[in-house]
Amino acid sequence: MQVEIRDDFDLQKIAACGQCFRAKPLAGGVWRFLTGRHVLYIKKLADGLYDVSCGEADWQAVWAPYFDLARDYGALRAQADGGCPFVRDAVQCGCGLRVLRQDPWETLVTFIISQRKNIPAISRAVELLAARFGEPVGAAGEPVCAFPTPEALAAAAPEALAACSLGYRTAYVRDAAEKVSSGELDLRAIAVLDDEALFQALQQVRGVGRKVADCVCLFGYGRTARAPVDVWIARAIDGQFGGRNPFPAYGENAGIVQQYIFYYQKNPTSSNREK
DNA sequence: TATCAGGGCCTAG
DNA sequence: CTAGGCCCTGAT
Repeated sequence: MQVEIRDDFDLQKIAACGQCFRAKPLAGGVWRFLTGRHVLYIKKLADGLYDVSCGEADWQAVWAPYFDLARDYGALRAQADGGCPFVRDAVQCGCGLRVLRQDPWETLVTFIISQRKNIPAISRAVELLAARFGEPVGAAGEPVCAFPTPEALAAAAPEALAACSLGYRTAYVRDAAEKVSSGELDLRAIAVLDDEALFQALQQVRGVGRKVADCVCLFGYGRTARAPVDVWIARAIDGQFGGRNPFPAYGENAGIVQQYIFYYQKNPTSSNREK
């Protein structure tokens, strides 16, 4: 079916801005996205017009929330810079990206895996996990597996997990799988907590520190006041903000602005390529 | 081929 | 608070 999306929406940027690791361009301009057990094939037909592989019910229930379509990014961009030239350039550069609302479990594990890895390495590890422990969910002729359940990963042999390029993170993923599958950590229940309590609850898992917890808050629970500070954002703070973290001042939009700045740090436009 | 850094976290000091 | 180790990959 076809859907109309009038706000900022650039599939390339959405897939490339380091928040999801399984989005993939297929032949003919089609992009594949995955979340939970859901698969979406989406293709741009014209400005603001897209062909999607799902029906209306799934679009409304799963994918519109996933792409954060209820938020007006155009309006946010217009007001976000606060007179700061760097932020102004960043939101212009990243126009079209969206902060995805992903499955909390998948977000937790993928960001545990992300530590000390670059994006291609993260994607590789996550794909190996899905292929080895996930359920097939793809369309005919396009084999792909859902992200494994907590139960599947809890039952996995450590050696089999380690074979998915997890390295020292194997123990962390196992701890997450055990805590979640046993109910010791209830990812659904903690959704009612306030930002700080959620942030703390997530750090019960081994291998989850501030940065990973913030990523899960932002990308898995839609807590847009959280702004994860990774090496790229730290560089921006040092280089552009005199060492002072600018994100608290953005309040509920901090996480969105963080994504623009992150994208800009990694994809500087030619006129701003120094540093 | 060798080296380094990569969307950190844990532990010890 | 800071330094080092960690397991593996991708980039140079």
